[in-house]
Amino acid sequence: MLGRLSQEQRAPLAASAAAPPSLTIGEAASRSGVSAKMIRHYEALGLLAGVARRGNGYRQYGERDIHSLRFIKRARDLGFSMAEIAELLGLWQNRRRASASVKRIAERHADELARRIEALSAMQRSLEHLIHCCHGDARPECPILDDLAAEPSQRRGDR
Amino acid sequence: MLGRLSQEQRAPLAASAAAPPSLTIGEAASRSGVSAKMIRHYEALGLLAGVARRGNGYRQYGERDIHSLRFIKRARDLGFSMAEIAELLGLWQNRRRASASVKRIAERHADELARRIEALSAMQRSLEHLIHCCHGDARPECPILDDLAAEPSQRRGDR
DNA sequence: ACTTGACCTTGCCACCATGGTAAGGTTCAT
DNA sequence: ATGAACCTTACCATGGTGGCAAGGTCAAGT
Repeated sequence: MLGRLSQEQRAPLAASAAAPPSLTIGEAASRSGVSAKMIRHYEALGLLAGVARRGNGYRQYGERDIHSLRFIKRARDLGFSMAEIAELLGLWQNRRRASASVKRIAERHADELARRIEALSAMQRSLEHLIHCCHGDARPECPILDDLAAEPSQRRGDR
Repeated sequence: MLGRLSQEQRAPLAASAAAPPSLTIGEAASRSGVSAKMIRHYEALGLLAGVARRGNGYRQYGERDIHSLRFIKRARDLGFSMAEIAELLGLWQNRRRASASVKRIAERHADELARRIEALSAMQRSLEHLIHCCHGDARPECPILDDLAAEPSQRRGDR
């Protein structure tokens, strides 16, 4: 069901040696795990330095681009924002970086994660309490609605 | 610095009795904790039944609207989506509701919260591990960047 | 009567990362 | 030649919120 799987023929010279095999965006997508859509988006954001084009306008990617894309994907999976990823990519490509710079970004992000987790956990605690108090039967009385409708001052500790 | 604070004069009849004092959107905003912007937005979403207007086109709000707005705000603070809040408002206003319906919505949302917390926690665990491994000094060697750049298969357990 | 300033109105744009869709060009296999 | 699978660009949608612009309204002070 998969048509036109291998496009190696398009880079006829020295495909077996170290020369980059020149992948299309679809191949880059499947090898990096980043959708073609997002690859174009990252390019528009300036995260991928000048992508070469074939004569027909198709983008062509080499191994180093695939590595960058995987880098981006991993960073996204860890929840880094695009702005942070841009910073990280810069440091990655800078051989004279200080690991302290990287660590600082990571710690900032870890703090942010902790903040978000705590915010969600606070919601969860309140909600679990309300759920626990609700009979959940056919009767209309419902502590959950009562809480939502209550004056803020009358509300339970909110823990 | 606050001008025109009290607009009670605009509802001259029976302001002291039980008649709704007819608040402007700004007053409704400050009493409910919902911004004027968002009040209009919720109206556009259909969450607030027909808001009356004065002759000049200004929206006017009564106590029951303030209660609805506070209900919405509390639900938002608990992380419910607008669609869920629409459901909850419907149940709140339905005297023949079954508390089970409310509880079901709350449980669904609690599950969603748990999912989001777990996703963030997984990121946090991986990130904390990497941070722990990074010296964070002036040298360029950095396990964080190494992880981001690594083949997915070579990556640590990801726990 | 005029000005000022605080408020109201509508409407549009931006965020952020991603997906969808449309309309069209290219390549390859049948 | 036809069709399938791919590529291109460009626009719209998401969700909840904020910001800004351009204009109307109202009360108070000059």
